[in-house]
Amino acid sequence: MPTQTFFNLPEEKKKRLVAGAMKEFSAKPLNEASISNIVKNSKISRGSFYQYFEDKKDLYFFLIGKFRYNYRNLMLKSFQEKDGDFHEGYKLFSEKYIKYIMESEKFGFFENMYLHMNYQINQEARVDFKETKSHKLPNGKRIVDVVSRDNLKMTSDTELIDVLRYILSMLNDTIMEGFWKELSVKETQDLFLKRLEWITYGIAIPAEKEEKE
Amino acid sequence: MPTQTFFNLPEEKKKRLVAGAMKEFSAKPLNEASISNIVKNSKISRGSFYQYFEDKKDLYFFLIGKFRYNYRNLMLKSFQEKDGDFHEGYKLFSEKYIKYIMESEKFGFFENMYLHMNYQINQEARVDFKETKSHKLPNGKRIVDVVSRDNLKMTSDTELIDVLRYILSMLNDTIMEGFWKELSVKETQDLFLKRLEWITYGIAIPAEKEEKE
DNA sequence: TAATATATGTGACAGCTTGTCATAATGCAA
DNA sequence: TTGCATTATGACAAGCTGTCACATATATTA
Repeated sequence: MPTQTFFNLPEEKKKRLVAGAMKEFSAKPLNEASISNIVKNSKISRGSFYQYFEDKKDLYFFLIGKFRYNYRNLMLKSFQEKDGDFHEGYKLFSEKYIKYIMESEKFGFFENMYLHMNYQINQEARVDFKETKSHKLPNGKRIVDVVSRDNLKMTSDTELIDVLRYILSMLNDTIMEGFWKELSVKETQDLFLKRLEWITYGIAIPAEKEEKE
Repeated sequence: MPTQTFFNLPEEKKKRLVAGAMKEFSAKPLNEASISNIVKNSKISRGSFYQYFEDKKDLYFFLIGKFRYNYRNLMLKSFQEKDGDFHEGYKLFSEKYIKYIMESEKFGFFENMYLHMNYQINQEARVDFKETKSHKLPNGKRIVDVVSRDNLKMTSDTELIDVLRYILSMLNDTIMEGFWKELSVKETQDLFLKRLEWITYGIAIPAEKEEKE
């Protein structure tokens, strides 16, 4: 978490710093980016940097929080638009989500983020969000409330949340793969949809009749 | 790839170096590990290090290749033991694979590897393997040849390979999660099996009859 | 207004890192 | 022994991080 001092800063200075940091993190992944470059880019003194942020990661997580897509709202809207249908709703969500990330003017930043994101950083960043943002949607609805269970095997909230969460991580993995293989938006969307079909309908041929041997 | 000079080294020196490196990489992830520590641990001069390896990553990938489980053989054996049954075969494979990694005496090394592995490193390492090892199994059989398609929707080799590959990455993701949440071997196995069921049988309730609207 | 307290800005610095390079030591063939 | 290729070495430049004593600005009070 940046310090209060940082948030108190005049807008102009804050912007300069964010821009200088985005420049560095768009060119290099977290490990290779240097504070030295960021303070040079932003024309602030090294000492000041450490008055705003604990370290490089602190700033990085702040930027991720600032620019990451607010997927919850999009997910909610998508499921509502498809009358709670799991497969159609997730499909709609994923198409927009992938498009947003891969066509963003912050492409370099996201690319480095995805290619160098690992489980630990992912989780550390999440903890960060928990502290700063409420997990409730603006209208108070939870995502599990807008997904119809009529044609799903999952009955309990917990089970459904497990599935939704897992599929979100699958989506992010697919985006990673897209960046790595330099796939187009369309190709990445299709790759995800294929996997979504696997998990929705299964890869096994369902037994048509009860058959005893 | 380590240089020929490294491979020519007397066994004792090679072992010292590998041990010194494992000590460092078990205590710290790749980014935090330092060559300075490794050469101190191994009692070799800094100059020599650079005569054996291009950089830190070069050594790291060598170690991964050296100690990583040879999953292909285990996978083949598992499918064969279950008469090619996809679900049962993968289940057997995953249980042994998870157990091997999480109960290894190289726990620290694997833990750091999984928690800090990202897509880019993963792929870079893979390219490394391609150069050094053949992708064929010892007896010449390919994995797709020992998986029965009788009860799978996949017909072509390509499709089946896609599925098998995806599930392997799901397995590795689950192991990551296991390390992060400090799950037991059993809990990690169960988490994976739950996901394997999702993908095998689908999460949607299959339509019983053909219904036109 | 002046005096004091609080908040913010600064760059030199110690201590660490990496990769290189001139030089020294060793092995081996003639 | 001599000569050549291979291997070993640590000092070094150049870079990085995080800190700290000090300078400056802003707010508060007498």
